[in-house]
Amino acid sequence: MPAKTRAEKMEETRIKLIAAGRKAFGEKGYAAASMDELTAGAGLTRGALYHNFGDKRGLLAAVVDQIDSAMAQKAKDAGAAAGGGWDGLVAEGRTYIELALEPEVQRIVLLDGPAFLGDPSQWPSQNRCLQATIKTLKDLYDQGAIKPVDIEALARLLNGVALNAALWVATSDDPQTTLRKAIDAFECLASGVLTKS
Amino acid sequence: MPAKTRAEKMEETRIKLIAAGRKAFGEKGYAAASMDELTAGAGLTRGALYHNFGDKRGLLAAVVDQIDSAMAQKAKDAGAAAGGGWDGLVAEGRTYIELALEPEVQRIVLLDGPAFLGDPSQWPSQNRCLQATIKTLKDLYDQGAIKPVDIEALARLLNGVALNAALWVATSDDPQTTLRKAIDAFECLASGVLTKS
DNA sequence: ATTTTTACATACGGTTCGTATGTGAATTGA
DNA sequence: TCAATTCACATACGAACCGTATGTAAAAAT
Repeated sequence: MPAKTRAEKMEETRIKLIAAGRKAFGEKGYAAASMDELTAGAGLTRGALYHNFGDKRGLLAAVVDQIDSAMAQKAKDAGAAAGGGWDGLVAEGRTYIELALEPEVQRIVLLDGPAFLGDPSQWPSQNRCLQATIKTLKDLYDQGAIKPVDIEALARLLNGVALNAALWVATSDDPQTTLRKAIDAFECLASGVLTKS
Repeated sequence: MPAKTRAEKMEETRIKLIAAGRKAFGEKGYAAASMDELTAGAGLTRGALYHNFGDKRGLLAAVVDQIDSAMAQKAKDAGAAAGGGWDGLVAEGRTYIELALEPEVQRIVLLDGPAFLGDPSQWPSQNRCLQATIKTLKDLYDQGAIKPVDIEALARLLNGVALNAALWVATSDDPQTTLRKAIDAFECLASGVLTKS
């Protein structure tokens, strides 16, 4: 095994810092996370962080990008596994709810992300999860199964429903029961986009 | 005019601080707002703030409660003006979304609120708004106009849709256009609860 | 009238962020 | 091969801010 080159080492520290940031932001929230602790946990200092990401927000952007990408992939896979169309849309919603159950996703992507980075649709990751929903809705629309309403608006609000459902389930005393109610209600609202029920 | 009692003076400073906080949070955002500047602008010090609200988040909670309560009141009035029922439900959501055009609402209630206070459905003001929505849905259900789905779940998710739509409008480059799209999409999803469209 | 409460101010310590500077190893070029 | 240079990261420093601990003067209670 040859000696590691300089760029390889730098990529390693980037990965380490993103992982540490993901952990700290997820557990304490962005505002309460200390960069000294965070970097020390990765065996580094704040110097590395500022060199690689510019500032604290830069690291948050990188973490958000990583998580957002993984979410989009899983939702897309679930939609495809369900065969696309209406079943695919419901599967995506269900997957999204389950993904938003993870505290890391809630805290970092859904709460701190919009608050500290601004409009999600303008993130570098371009909110891939939203794009996946838009694509599924477009397919349904081409089949004539959807009312003539702005697709992006529907996608955003559908994701919003899923998010709220997830937050409700997450803070519930009885997650199992609440989860079922939430998914039923999600399907109920989602069916509003259909031309016929 | 008699001399002011102690409790009256205290209520005055509370009002002053909430007003100052509302201004500072709305202009700079919660994280960037300095409590020293904020209190000095009201002719007070941080001592008054900590005595009245416990900490910085306490003031944010008070500000959010004030704004959100006013929002809920307006939405409720609009629902009543529309005559309740389905039209009332739509009017409530529509009004709530329209309020998101105000920058103060955008920054404080929709962005910083969820990030620093947590799940909006746990806020006192939101619970009031939720109860109103539940009541409207119950009336519709008694008329046989709604599918047999858990009412509370529907109400929570409907409020979530309105909040998410508002957030979208809040961060949009073109609020007027986005507002129209958001309202259309809201009505579309909300119609999913109806037994027939 | 004296004591107690309390609403708020003042003072202080600890923490955090961002920058400015230092350093040793990797890279380059002759 | 070896000196010069770059650069990834560490260290040092200053400023700002939050929360608490303490002080105080006025209102309230006895």
